Parts: sequence; structure tokens; C-alpha cells
Amino acid sequence: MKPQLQTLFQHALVQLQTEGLIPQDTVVEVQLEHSRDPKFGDFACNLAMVLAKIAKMRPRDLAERIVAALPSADFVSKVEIAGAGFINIFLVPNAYRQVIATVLQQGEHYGRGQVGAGQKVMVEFVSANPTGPLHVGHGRGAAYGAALSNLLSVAGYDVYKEYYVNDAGRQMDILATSVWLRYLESYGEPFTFPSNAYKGVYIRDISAALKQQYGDSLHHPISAVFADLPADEPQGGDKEIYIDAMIARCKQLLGATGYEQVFQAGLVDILGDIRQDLEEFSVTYDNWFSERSLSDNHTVERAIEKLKAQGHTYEQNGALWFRSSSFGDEKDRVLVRENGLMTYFASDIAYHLNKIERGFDVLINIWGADHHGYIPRVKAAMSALGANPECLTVLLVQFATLYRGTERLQMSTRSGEFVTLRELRDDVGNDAARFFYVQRKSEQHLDFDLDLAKSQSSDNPVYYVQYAHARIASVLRELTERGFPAHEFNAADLASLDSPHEQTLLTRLARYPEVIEAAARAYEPHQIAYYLRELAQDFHTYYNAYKFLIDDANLRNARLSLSKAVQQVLRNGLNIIGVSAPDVM
RNA sequence: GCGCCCGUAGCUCAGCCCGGAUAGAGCGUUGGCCUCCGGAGCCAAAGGUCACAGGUUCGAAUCCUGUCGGGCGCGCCA
Repeated sequence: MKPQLQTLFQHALVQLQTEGLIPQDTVVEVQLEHSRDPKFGDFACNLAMVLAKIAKMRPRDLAERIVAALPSADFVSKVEIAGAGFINIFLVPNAYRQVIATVLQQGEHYGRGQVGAGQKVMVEFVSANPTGPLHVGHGRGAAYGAALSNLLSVAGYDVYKEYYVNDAGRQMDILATSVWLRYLESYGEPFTFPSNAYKGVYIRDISAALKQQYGDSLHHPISAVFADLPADEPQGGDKEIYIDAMIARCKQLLGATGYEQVFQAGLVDILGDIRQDLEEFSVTYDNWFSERSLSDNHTVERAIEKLKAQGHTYEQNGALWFRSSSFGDEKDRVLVRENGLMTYFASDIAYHLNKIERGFDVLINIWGADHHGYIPRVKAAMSALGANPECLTVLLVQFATLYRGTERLQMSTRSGEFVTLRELRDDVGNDAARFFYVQRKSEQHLDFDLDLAKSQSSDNPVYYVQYAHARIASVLRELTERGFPAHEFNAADLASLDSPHEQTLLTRLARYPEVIEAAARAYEPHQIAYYLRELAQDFHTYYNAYKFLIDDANLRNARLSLSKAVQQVLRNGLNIIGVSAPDVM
């Protein structure tokens, strides 16, 4: 509807230009917006006010000329000039009624758009280190990433979802070492657990399974394990130096094979847990990409060689540096450390090289807000590798700050003190969690009060929206129960839908495709959540104002057609944000 | 110190990109509504110097500058 109206105004504009009222070279976009108040019609156009200065006319006078030049259209009933110079468009009642037929006919496809134009887009999200269970912060990234992927898919993008598994690096070594030390504890010799090791209870579970599988083959006496180690932090030493020494000891005593057994035990267990957690949360991926594979198949070396060949690197203090400052970063970054080990950044460059080579048009990375300082260097790497950094969009998700009442909870994977995503899901349910997470703009800080979420879970907006869906299902059930003939859609019946409530609903339904498009362009699934709430509210109001199961067959069928269309759009929208649309609650 | 995010009703937040008509929701508060298709609902009321100060504009919550508050980040960590 909006595009057709825009065309009308374009014609009027050309007409006025021909008449010489407006300079030929004037370029303006015709802006139409939905009127807030029905008394201002269905759409409002501010063209006259925008052009008043150029035309050297008073806005209202210009508005009259525009209206006079406006071609007639069968879907427009009235055009009014109001206020400072708004041109208000009133549509014929039938213009909106046809949306019912469109919705019922297109079903789950209603709202699908072409903004994406089939572009291949990769959405990489969560990608939490497999060193422990996902916590509520990861949950937000998961819910946002999944909803955004659905949204982009509906908007016409070819979406590919990926999880980058950090299965290499020091954090994983600390994990393996932590598992091994818990394993050694089971032999009864007392020792002090390193302050910097992972202390979560899940580590004990993994070590128990490790013992189950490998028996005593990984056992070494405590005296050998702790011989000649530097002091840990509580003893006046440095916890980082201490844990690194402990990792080295672990590798030395276990040998390559034994260490790999411990390492894999931790990785497989935790990654499996993460996958299951996400699956239960209806968050699925097309691919789980291993960081290790990048070094195994020499992508990291290749990326570095490529940068070297282009002269984008140099050596200093025994380390290899990337000249990222030449590409807009604030300083240069190390790729290979003095000790010969690759930095995480080197892997990340390789990963992005790999993404580029896989031929995506758009790369979207969803990161925690604490990584924002990392964006310039990755973009710098993209440029240095010859790719367009513009095709990479990093979306930052602010932290979810957890509260229990007024008490602010600290989250730390290392200390083992955190609220897991699984605990949250168990408390409030998947649907409420998904909805809660995406109803806030991602860059907005999210205060998540667990007590509130638990105690008032029935007041969560998600139930309000789902209830509207279930209510419609219930009415349709009741139709059969009471012996009414089955609902029939009949376009002619729709003329009886003339109440303000029905107008409101029809307008809302017609806007859905526009909401999808706007939300997709902005990468903002929360717009869908807000829309659904409004649609549900419109329906609840309607439901309370009229009865549907009435003897007048035409009116009954018309109201049920409208209700079914509402139900369909609710289902489509809920599907995007990953919330179920139940028939019974 | 520099960079990013944020500041809108008692609380939690939309609206800001792309400036327009009385600034909107939810929760909470107050008062109504089931002999009637599901009351997880509906109707109504109270509640706001859009952090502050300038600027641009016919018009600013929205754009620009500055100030003040809050969060996060500035490693040869990941």
C-alpha cells in the first residue's frame, strides 16, 4: 500500500516540476508515515513542509498544489491538508480488508520480503570458549543471534549460522590441567588446587568420567606433580606464571598421548553440553567451526604468509607484528609471540580469511560488548587481506547484569560462581527466556532480575502474546463444539468488518511486512517483539468487545477470518523470535 | 587520558539511524468489567523540565557541540 502511495506523490512531484513550481533538479524522497491518530487518516505525508522553502511557498499553499496534482486512485477515499502542512491520506475501507485474504493465502510466508535479495550472509554467534557451561550472558547472544538469523532469512537473505569453537589456546590448556588435577585428587593425596584453575563442579564430573575411561594410566604421584613449581598467588607468587608452569608439568608427565586424552575429555564433554543446551533453547547451527582446524590445515600460516608477502608485517623484540595501524587500528598487533606461539588474533585473522574464501556477501559477528576494542584490528586484517571490511558487521550485545532482588550477582567462569543458561531456562522456561532476551535492543544493557523473572513469570509479555494465539485456537475449537458450520473464508463477508477495532487490527496486519523489513535492515529483532505485543493487544481488545460465535453466518465468518489472519501473523512473528505458538496454555 | 554503549513516567524499557501534529508500552498504584467464545484478559485514571546547557531549523526526545552521571574496553590474555 505504501509503495503505491509513494508512486502517486512522485507523479505529483514531477507534475509540479513540469509546471515550474519546483526546480527540476530537486531530489527528495517522499516520506509517508502511518498516522498515529485515525482522525489524521491512514498515512501522512510531509512533502509540502519539506519543499516549502525550495518552492518559496507557505507549506499549506504548496500542500494544496500537491494535492491538486495527485493522480486519483481507487484505494484512496479522501485527502486532507492539516496542521502545519501535513497531507493526510484516507484509504477506502476495502483497501485494508484485502490483507485478510493475503495473510490466509500466504500463510507462513506472509511477511517474507526481498530486502536480502538472496545475499549469502553468515551469522556467527555465541562462540563461547568450551571451558564451562553457558551462562546467562551467552544466553542473550544465543537468543539474539538465532532471532536475527530467522529475521534475515524471512527478509530474503540466505543465512548460514556458525559457532566458532575456541578449541585451542591457553584457556583450553588450563581446562585440561584443571581436569587432570581433579582426577589426581581422587587418589587421596592432599594438595592445594591452583588459584587460577577452573573450579566449577562440572570439572569433577569430567575427571570422574576420565578415570572411568582410562583408569590409573594418567596417575602420577603428587610429589612429582608439584616438584619445583613457582609459588602460587596466595603464597606470594604470580597465579599466571604458576598455572603456566602447572600446564607444562601436566604435558611433561602425561606425554602427548595422555595429555590429548585429558584435553579431549574436557573438550568433548563441555562442547557436548553446550550443544545440548543450545538445542534445547532452539538455537541451532549450520556449522561448528574448530579453531584447531585452522592450524591443522595451515590456514593460520597461510594468512600470516599472505600478510607478510604484502609487506604488512615486521619483526620487533623477537615477535612478529601486523601493521594494523596502517588500516585504521590505533596500534600494531602481535601475531607471533616472542615464545613462538601464535596469538588468538592470528587465529582470528585466519578464521576471517577462511570466511572470506567461503564466499559470503555479508559477515555478521555477534560479540559481547567487552570485545568492542577488538573490532578495528579485525577490520584492519580484512583490509590487509584484500577484502572489503564493509562486508563485516560486528554487532555488540551488552551484558546482561543479573540481579537477585537488589543483590547484583557476579559472573565468573573461572571461580565457578555464575548462573547458567540452563538454570535460567529451568526457572523461567525457554519461551519466556527467548522473549525476554530479545525484547530489549541488543546494545541496551539488560537488567535481569531472577527473582522477578521467576515470581512474575506469568506476567511476562510472552504469555500475553501466546495467550492471544491460544484464544483464537480456542474460539475455533468452540465453533465446532457448539455445532456451528465450519468457518469459510468469503471475501464478500469482509465488508461487515467496519468497526474501529477491526480497522485497527487490519492496519496492524498490513504493516507486518514493513516491520519485518525495517527490523531486518536494522538488525533489530526486538521490533518484532514490540509489534507482536501490539498486535496481541489489539486482538485482546477486539475479543473483549465482540462475540465471534454468533448466528449471523456472514459476520461470524468475517470475524473468524480476521481472527485466523491475526493468529497466522502471531505465529509467524513468534517463530522469528523463537517462541512457541501454543493452541492451549 | 582515549575509544565504544547508555541517560525518556516510581521501576524496566520503546521511539532517535531518516527532525513533524497531544512523547508511548509493560510492571507497580487507584477505580471499574465474567448468568456471555479462556479474567494469563478488558476499560479507565494518576504519573514525564525526554540528564543539563548551548546551537541548527518554520519545527528537536530525534541532528551538532559542550558538560555531568552510569557501564565497558584500551596485553607478546582469550
